[in-house]
Amino acid sequence: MATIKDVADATGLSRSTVSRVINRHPYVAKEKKLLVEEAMKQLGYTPNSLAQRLRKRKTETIAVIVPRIANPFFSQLVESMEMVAGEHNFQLVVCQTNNNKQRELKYLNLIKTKQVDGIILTSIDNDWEVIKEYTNYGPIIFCNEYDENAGVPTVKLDQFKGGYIGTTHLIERGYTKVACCCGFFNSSLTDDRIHGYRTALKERGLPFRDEWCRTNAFSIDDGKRILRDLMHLEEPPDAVFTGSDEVAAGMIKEAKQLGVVIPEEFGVLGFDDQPIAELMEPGITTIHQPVKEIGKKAMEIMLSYDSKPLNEIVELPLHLVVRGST
Amino acid sequence: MATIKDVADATGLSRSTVSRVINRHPYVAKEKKLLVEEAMKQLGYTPNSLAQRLRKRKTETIAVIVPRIANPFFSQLVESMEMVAGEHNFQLVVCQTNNNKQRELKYLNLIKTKQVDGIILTSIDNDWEVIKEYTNYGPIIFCNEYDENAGVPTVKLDQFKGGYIGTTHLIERGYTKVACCCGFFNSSLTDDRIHGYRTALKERGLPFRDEWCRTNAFSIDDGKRILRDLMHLEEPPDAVFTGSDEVAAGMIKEAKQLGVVIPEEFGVLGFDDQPIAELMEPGITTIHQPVKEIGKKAMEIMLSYDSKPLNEIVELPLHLVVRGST
DNA sequence: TTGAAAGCGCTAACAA
DNA sequence: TTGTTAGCGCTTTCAA
Repeated sequence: MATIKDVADATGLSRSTVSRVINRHPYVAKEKKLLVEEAMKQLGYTPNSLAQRLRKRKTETIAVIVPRIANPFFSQLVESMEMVAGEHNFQLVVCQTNNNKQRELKYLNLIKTKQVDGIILTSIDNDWEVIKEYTNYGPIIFCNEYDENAGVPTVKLDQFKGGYIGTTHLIERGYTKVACCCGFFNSSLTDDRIHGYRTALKERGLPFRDEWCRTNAFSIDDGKRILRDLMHLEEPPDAVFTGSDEVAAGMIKEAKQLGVVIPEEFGVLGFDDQPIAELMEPGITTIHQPVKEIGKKAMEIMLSYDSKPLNEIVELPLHLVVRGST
Repeated sequence: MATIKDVADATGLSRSTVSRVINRHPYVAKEKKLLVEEAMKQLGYTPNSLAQRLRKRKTETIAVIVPRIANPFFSQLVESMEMVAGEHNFQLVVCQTNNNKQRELKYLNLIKTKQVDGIILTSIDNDWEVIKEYTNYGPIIFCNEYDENAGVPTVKLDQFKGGYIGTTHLIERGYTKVACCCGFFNSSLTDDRIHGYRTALKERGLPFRDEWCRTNAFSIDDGKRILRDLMHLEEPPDAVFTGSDEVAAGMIKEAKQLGVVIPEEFGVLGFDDQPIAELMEPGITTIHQPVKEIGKKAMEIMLSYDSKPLNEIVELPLHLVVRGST
């Protein structure tokens, strides 16, 4: 492989001058610039970015940490992040934790070992006290999941509102025994959704029951399983507010299996407004999240972090989309 | 940040010895090893991997090129690749081409500039003659999409068989006017599927019609649009073999919209066996592809490439899954 | 506008 | 078993 020295030798100039041409430095005589460019082409020279990175102390690489990339919500998030990163010639490293603390730590280490310039966390497994240490090595940003006390740049949605308007909608539809089935136990996002759910119940004078409030549901299969559980309770609910369209879809599928008619006998509300929400029969009433936008925004904040490291909290809007499942 | 020199100074040893400890070199006195480890902990030292990479000429990073990560097929592929890479402490950089040749080239350049050790291509946009040049810089592997003439390691499925068994199934169900609606025009994968489709038609003495054979369909919306097109033909088909479950789902949705009854009046066959195939009403009869396995296998070949750079072609099995749409 | 020289942090051949 | 030394390929003062 040709190196900068080869180009220097070929042109009779110094490595400095060649470097200046590579980096579009202003003070290079036009003729020498052309000479260098010619030689680079001739030799098939490409700068070794490993060397550039070591010297500049910049990797032009961002890591995004997700539970699982195959989860449609996260793959959409990553899609929009990659598009922004790509435009700026940054690379995006995908890290899957499977919600494992150890794996999250392993990936947080990427910033300590200078393998990436920054990390975007879309889920949080370790306590903030643990994660905090890594902020000494470079920017860490939250996108989707969050921690109020962290004081790092955050792009999120008003999850309280999501829980509130979803539950309120179910109640207005006439359901009186509303269950909820959210994601991670022990996450601010889930806490806020459940808080919104409980607030809506309270406002309308409906009961909250522990056995109707489930967490750690993510997949279609989780939805199926939990619906069956709920139906077998002594007092089954007549509607459910879920934390994702996948869970809602699994519930609808299983309800049909059990002969429960949706929405007449049981109402199901999703979250995210994934393509599947429109395809299901009946369509899933859901809370639309601007997934693409939050991913885009988070990456933009990351890429402009050096010039303005504000610890801003961006909150994007979400809204209800009514379909047939309620 | 502490460097190896700091550790050397703190212990009174040389950088070499510290380096040996870092790299688990056999010949280091146990006591000195402990001494070094103690000092590393004390100083909060972590090796700078940029420097290690430059020196070792290894990035421990693999790039995977996909059209769009939000496409469920590709997100599953990437999920399994990342899992294997992660186990080996390799990073996975995700690159989205959107089927743009320029973007593909930009990402192929990662290997030229030594930013990654290898590239896995899951789709192909440029001609092999163009891509070939990049094999001089490191391993390039095909996974999913392929090019027979390339002579690079390839993990694929028997797409001819997929087209053949899918179409045969439709014919056996009694459909006689079978259309097809595949992915990229100008890809070996698509060519082979269509070839299988045509072979099945021919064997059963059914006609092939140009206007029944569509390509460049990927999304739910493509499915909807094309179904409408097909239905408005002078002689509409009575079934369709599609290249993905998303397209099939879009078609089923649109058919309902148009009042076309599935499977009685129109049969739809998907490809991939995504979760959505089971959720749709009716369920989508589809060709199951072992997505996880091909991703896993491709990454395994990549990671073992140095020790055994065989240009093997691995072909994994696919099979029909019958549901309600045919 | 250019070049010499130092050095980013690390590894590895060689010598001891 | 350890240390010395020479780089990996590049950028960036500093001086000219």
